[in-house]
Amino acid sequence: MEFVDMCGGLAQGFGLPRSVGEIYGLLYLSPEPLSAPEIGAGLSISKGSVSTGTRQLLALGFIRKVWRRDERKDFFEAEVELWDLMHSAYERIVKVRAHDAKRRLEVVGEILDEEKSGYNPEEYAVIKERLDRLNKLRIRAKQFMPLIERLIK
Amino acid sequence: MEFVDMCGGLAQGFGLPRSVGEIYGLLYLSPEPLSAPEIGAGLSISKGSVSTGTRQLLALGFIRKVWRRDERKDFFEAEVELWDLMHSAYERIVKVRAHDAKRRLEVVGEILDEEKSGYNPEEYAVIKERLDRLNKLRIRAKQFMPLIERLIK
DNA sequence: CGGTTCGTTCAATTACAATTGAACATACTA
DNA sequence: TAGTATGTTCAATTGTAATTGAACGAACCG
Repeated sequence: MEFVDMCGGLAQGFGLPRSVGEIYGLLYLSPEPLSAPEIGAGLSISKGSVSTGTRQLLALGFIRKVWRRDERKDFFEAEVELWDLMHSAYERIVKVRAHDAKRRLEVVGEILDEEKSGYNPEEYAVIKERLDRLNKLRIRAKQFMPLIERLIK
Repeated sequence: MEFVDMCGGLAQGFGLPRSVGEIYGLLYLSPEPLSAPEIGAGLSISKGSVSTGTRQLLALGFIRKVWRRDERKDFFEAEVELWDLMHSAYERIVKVRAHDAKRRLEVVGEILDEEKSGYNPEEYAVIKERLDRLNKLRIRAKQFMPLIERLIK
């Protein structure tokens, strides 16, 4: 199905396995929750892939487990409030990345100072300036984050 | 080098080969432009990788070719105005993606209507509603684009 | 109890993308 | 002109991540 394929491509864009996106796409357009075997049959993928794929989607909050009385199987349905999902994804991914970037730049700066004696003064100055430039960029990006957050909410 | 490694990781985050990020990182901190053989030696990668990597970076505008008189070799230097680069990358990537998303959703809608007779009315209504929901999300995201653009400029 | 279905795990396989390196083309040099 | 250095291309290799499927445990059923 066209839509499922589109979701697969989207997932890849975010660094997730294609099959994960496909599972979400199938569930998103399904009027009823689907069981794991149904998902496997619908997408022609193995039990194992369904199991790992649904686990990832559950962890990300993109799907939910649904229990039906008198049914032993697990059923899954898509979380359709994508806006909320994107918001929480923003929190997790962007904020964490920003923090990591800060720390790594600090580490690089420290290493540079340790090795300062290995460079001649002009070289050192250039490298220092470039690192400063990156930090300015980082701070500038950081300043927009609260603005964007307010827009998103 | 720590910094080069960091750039490699960043590149991977954007779906580019690690080596491409590493080349940029090396050039970014280099006080002088570097030749292709120097890049290869500095990163321990092959001529071929340097060639394809620099080609990609040139196409993206992240590096520039520099010619030195009396030198036959190509030299490369990093574009250090990263903010501008990010701005143009935004234009190319985000806008194109937004347009693609619009078109693909339209295609899915058309296919659904063609196959309308294959679904019972409730099913059809649910699927239609889900697609509408996605379109609303898309439009909502689109509305923020001009705002973000203004912030970036 | 066996037998069946379902879900998970994990080692083996497969598929894909990055990387290499050999072959080639170009330009300079003696 | 032959010889050397440089850059590109592309088929083959390598490395990495996704996928499979067999083995297992758990829950149900006759």
